[in-house]
Amino acid sequence: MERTLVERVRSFNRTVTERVGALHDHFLGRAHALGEARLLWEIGGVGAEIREVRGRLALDSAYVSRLLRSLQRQGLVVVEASREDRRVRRVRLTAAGLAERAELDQRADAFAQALLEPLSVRQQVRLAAAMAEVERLLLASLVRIAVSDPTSADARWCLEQYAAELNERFDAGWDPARSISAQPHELTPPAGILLVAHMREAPVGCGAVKFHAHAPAELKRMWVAPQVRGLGLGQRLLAALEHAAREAGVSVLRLETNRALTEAIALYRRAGYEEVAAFNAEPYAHHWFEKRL
Amino acid sequence: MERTLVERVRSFNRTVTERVGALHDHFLGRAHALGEARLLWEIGGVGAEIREVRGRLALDSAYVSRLLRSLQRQGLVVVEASREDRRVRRVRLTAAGLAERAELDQRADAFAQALLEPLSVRQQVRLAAAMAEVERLLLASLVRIAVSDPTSADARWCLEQYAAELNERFDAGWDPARSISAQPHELTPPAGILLVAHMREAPVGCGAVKFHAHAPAELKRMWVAPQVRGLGLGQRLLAALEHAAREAGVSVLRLETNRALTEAIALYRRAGYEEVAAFNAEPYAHHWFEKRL
DNA sequence: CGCATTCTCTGACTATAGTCAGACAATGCG
DNA sequence: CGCATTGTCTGACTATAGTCAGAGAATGCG
Repeated sequence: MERTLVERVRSFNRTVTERVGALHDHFLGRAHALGEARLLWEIGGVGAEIREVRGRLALDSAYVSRLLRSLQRQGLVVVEASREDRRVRRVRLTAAGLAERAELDQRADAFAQALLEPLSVRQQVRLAAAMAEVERLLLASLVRIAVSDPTSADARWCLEQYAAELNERFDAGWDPARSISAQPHELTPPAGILLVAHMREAPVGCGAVKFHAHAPAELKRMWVAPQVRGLGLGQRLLAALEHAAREAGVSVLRLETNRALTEAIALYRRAGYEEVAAFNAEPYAHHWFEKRL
Repeated sequence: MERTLVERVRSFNRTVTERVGALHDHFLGRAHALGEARLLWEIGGVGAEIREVRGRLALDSAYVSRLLRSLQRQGLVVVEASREDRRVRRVRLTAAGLAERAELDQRADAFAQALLEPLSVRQQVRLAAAMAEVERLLLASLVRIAVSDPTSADARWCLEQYAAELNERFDAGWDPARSISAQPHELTPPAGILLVAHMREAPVGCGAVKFHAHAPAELKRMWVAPQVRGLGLGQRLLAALEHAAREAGVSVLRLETNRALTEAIALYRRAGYEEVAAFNAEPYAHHWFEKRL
């Protein structure tokens, strides 16, 4: 219990300060400069390539190089050329470096603990719950949805994840060849549209619409990455797709889905989709829905 | 609605970052260095004494002096000697300074807005509610309770506030001379004990116990400042007083209270106090409570 | 009146957190 | 092989955010 409350607070601090723009791990400093402490942290227990660490922290190469030299002088890290590519250098923590990192970790724990300590247990629980809610919603507000080319790397990745998930969740697996098609050209304007959601550069969801000249448009390829479920992204994607469809002159949207996809079905119902009789022969479908825009 | 959501987010940011230790108003910067922006902000619309601003921001006198010189060169502030004491200098914003401050204000609003914008209205409302809860509890965790000398300035201030509030809330006012006494010597160990709660140096509540050799100890002078009500401070004070009483060997605590003090009565009941027959002749009391520790 | 104190300011200094240009070595590719 | 590219490093520089010592003016107090 105690443990998870502390974790909550720390996790919350990370998120909030990222959103708020500060690096504030100020309390981690004092032993090392903040820059060194952040680097020490980011290197991690198993070591990492310098370029990778630099990318994650978005720091200048010269600056990182100097920070590493300083950490090296203090005996906290070793830097060595990578096996595969001798231009690339890897950095890892020495025993002293690991100890230092554990110390930072402990100070952050103590900080979180000091924050909780004056509160009653009930208050601590409520604080943790509210922090979780704030964190969740701040993360949700980091997600951006944009029209995407279905052949782009991120779009393909999402569509692959979608396929893999259907294949796992459907009783009989999922073979796209047997299912109604949603080829790249069908999801590219003016034939259709594909939206991809990103969180901090990483693709985390998608959804598409296929337009038809004399029939309702079809909703396709709705997928939300597991790590962002519960953030309301499905609803946002759906709303964005409906908006795009309306812009394209669509008046009725419809879709079919498999009984295994219970969250999706609940999402469609919540969004005002009504179950209708089968309007196609999709072999994997158990439910057909329709909504007038 | 929109307005209060933005305010919520901003208010939350202020609190969180203070707790987390960062000055992060980083997004306020870019036009001026962060230091200058903070100063501009702290001076406020009506001007202030330099020493006051310096105290609030906890900055070095030399540093503030230089920052002010810089703001002065930019035509944003004027510094002039105070009327009453010509050693003291006052600073106030010029028209340009006020405009600059409004600009910062607007940027902070835009920042908060950008954070809310991707969310659905329901999510925005939930975010604001969770932020408020977090803020409330973080504030609560800033409050520290300590044993205090009843003659100290902070203790006297709390006791005066207590008296003023009773005088206002009781139907017939409150005259301490007619009420059971709680003189400084009665609230000083070993005769009794006074706890004062502080939030960021400022006194925000108090509570006392009078010990009696052959009778139950008496709870006295429970008061919580209006601006920190709803933070559970009453419960914490009560718990701390009970703890102190138990340490002093007290086995039964009792108290009397006026029917106007409904929150206090609810607090005592929640904390396990049971209403008993009048055990003294306090003229202002309507209810008598007792708890076995 | 004179001495201590208060408030502000200047000068001199430091650490942190960078940025930018370019050198150098390893690698990839035609 | 030669040339472009990639990854890292060094040198030179900058802005920010301070700190510390001490000077000087105004004030308070005995």
